[in-house]
Amino acid sequence: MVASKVAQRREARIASIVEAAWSLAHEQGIQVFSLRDLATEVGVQQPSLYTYFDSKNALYDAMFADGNQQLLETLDSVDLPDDAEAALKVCLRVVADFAVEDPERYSLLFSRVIPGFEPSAESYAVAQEVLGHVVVAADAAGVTNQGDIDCLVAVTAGLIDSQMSNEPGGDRWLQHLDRMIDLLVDDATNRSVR
Amino acid sequence: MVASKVAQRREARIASIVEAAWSLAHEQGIQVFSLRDLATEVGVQQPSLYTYFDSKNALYDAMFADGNQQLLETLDSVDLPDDAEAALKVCLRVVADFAVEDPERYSLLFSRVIPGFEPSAESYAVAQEVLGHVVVAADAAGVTNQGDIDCLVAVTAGLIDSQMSNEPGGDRWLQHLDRMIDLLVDDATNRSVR
DNA sequence: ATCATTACCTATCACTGATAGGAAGTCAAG
DNA sequence: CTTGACTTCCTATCAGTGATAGGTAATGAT
Repeated sequence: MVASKVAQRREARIASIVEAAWSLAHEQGIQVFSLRDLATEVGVQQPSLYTYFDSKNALYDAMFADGNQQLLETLDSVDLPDDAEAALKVCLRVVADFAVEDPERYSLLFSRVIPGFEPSAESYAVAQEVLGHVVVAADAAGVTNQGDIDCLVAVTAGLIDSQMSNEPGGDRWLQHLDRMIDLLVDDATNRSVR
Repeated sequence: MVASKVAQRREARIASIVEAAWSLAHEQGIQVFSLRDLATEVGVQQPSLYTYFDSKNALYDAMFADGNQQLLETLDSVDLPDDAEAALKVCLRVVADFAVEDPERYSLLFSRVIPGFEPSAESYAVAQEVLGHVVVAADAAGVTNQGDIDCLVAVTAGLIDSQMSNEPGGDRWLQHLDRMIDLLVDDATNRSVR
């Protein structure tokens, strides 16, 4: 069952709109770019966007899925070292770099800056897939307990968030990422063997 | 130099507006409550609010200072145990409870959810005073290195944020707060004596 | 009692996301 | 090739937002 010509065209159009939306988000901010500006960028009138998205939040949902897909591909493209803990470090470092690289994307994916926006089940599934990568890496490094994984994720997120909020572009907080991972992994493995 | 009658009345009026704003923020969300609704709540027409605040962001600034002042008073009112590490734990637990207690306040104080809002120097100073409390407690517990303090703060923030984002009202993440503090304090002290 | 200041009003602005309803274009079946 | 359904896009318009202009009444210090 091939995608019909119409469906293909529609899909491509949606992708181009999402791309233009990212561009505007970078220029003006993810929360404040207007659908009129987006329509202009795409060469169309504002109400025409509603042919593709039921609401601005539906557009955000597509961007959310797209952003997580980007992260997924980034994670897949990196080749991990054999040592499991080193691999975990690389994995989380990739996430941190991905976040720092694009603050607006970070806002949409990891902060709750859009009032009323909740990712759809489909988009959320992509985000879960990303989390799955981290869980696999943590598991391989001996961090199998759910609570320990939660801490690992939360600590990484905390460092990323502090970094971006207080010193965007610097490394005052993220320089400690590897050490924090060491601490957590050691603690987790120690407690699991006792 | 006593405050003039006019200044007193004005100050009280501002306080009552800020209070009403918090109330609306709780009902509708910190980002989306409208100045018209706020004006109605206060018994006034919307443009009249501009007598007290130059913009909605100026109102947010007053709320930001007010919220940090609340946290400051909460921290001051708690009496800490003699043991320095225990005191640090209590201190950070109080911050966590304060955050969880009021998500909208948390959003304004610790997330960046209001586009274009930057706290004024005066309001930021109150936030710095809060941070000062934590730094003092950390210092007493032997966490004197700036990097270690940064980690302590970031980790606490990470746990709070994960908790509120993923399981508001629960304790899946915050149950690990004390253990994380233990880890960080131990690591910090160990590295400082080597 | 006067008068400047403060507080509040009405009217209106530009802009936002969203909806209604119609016209043109596109594609596939007969 | 023509027909007819579907898709895409348009104009016009809506209610709601933060913000500004300009005028009026209340207030308090002199």
